[in-house]
Amino acid sequence: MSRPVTQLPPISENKQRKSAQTKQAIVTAARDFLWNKPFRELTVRELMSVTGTSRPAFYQYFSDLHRLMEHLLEELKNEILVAASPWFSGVGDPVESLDRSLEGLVYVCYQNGPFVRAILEAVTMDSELESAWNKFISGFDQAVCEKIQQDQAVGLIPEMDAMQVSVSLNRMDVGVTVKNFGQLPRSNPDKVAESLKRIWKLTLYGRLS
Amino acid sequence: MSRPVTQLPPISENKQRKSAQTKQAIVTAARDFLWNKPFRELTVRELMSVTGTSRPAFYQYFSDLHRLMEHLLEELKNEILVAASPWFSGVGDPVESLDRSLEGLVYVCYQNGPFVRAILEAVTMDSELESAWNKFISGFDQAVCEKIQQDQAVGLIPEMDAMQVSVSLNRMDVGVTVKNFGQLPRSNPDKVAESLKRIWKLTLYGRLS
DNA sequence: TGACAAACTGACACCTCGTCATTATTATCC
DNA sequence: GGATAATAATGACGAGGTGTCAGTTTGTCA
Repeated sequence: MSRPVTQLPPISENKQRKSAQTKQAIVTAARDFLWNKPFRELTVRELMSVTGTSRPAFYQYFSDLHRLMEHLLEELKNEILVAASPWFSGVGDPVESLDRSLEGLVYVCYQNGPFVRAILEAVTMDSELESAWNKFISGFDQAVCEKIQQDQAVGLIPEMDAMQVSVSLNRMDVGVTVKNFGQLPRSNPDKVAESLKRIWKLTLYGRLS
Repeated sequence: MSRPVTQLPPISENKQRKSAQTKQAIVTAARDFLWNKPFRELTVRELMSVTGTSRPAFYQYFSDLHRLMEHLLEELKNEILVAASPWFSGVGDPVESLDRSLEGLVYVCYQNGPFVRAILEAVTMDSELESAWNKFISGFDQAVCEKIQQDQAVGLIPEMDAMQVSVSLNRMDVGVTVKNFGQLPRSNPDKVAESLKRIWKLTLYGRLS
């Protein structure tokens, strides 16, 4: 939509360079800021004062601060989907692959802890960002629910309300991430992973290995 | 501190009546509003337009909207502490009393679902309210942790990182409440309670009854 | 009823936001 | 290299929310 095919604008990589450069500077400045400060303290002025360009310039790249956070959410999403894949792939022992998924998930959440916190803070302040987050998390709910049902079908997981349990465990992961990795200093990720793995495995498979 | 004993102000009940009345009207208007709208849409103007008194009058009772939310948090706190007491009392079978605590907790959260959501939304927007919430929830973390350790000491709960597990389960409860009861229409509380009970019991005691 | 304190109000200054019309800077083509 | 579009950046503005204050109204007690 933004680029009609019939009349391709002659945009070479060079032409986009300055633009992309500024946009990147904004994103970087935001990450720097949010690494140790809450989203509520982030203003467009503060953000742009770091980048060197004027405040209105911000609006050329994001229509507001929440759209910037939506961008961070998008980046996070990709990392998370990859990390969580083992269990969903259905290859190998489910308990083992669940272990690997949770370890990967905890690792990504550890690396992005303050950003996850900031995104969730921002989510409560904007309707559209809230929708984006809900879509993401409920996709996860759905995926976990289906995996549970699959394993129930072959008798690996006992009868239980798959969706309710899925929602519960996912909300736990989110809350634990914010609590343990949301602000510096972050907790030891191994200890966090150990507890999460224990709860997921005992709840679903009734065993730890 | 706020009322020095040496010089009691001559405040009769009548003299306070109008004041308390207006304050109550504000709280009620806020509850009405938040029952089906997000905190971000609440403004002092909107709030006071319902009560009939002027906007500045609000500031005689609360220094800002977040202090009003702190008031709601305080009221919620009391309800929750009562509901959760059975398990902590240590009377009777732990698994049974845990069941009762969780049922009570879910009931209170169901009744106050939209308020819990609104409080958590507000928490991300104000430093002081955030502290109040953190104090509340970490008090809960501490209490659950100690109860786990007690039952570990008598061999009812296996070895595990009590604090990590406590934090995880509590964050799950919060997230589940917001998801299921945070906005209308709310989920069936019995189904929610069932899943939470399952996860808590399997994680801690390894059995469902 | 008079007088005092509490409750309330209109008006103000402040801040941040998002949007203009306008200017400056690029990148491309001849 | 210089002309010329297109893109990027800017200063200035109105809108809307906040919290405060001096001053007015209301209610209570002596």
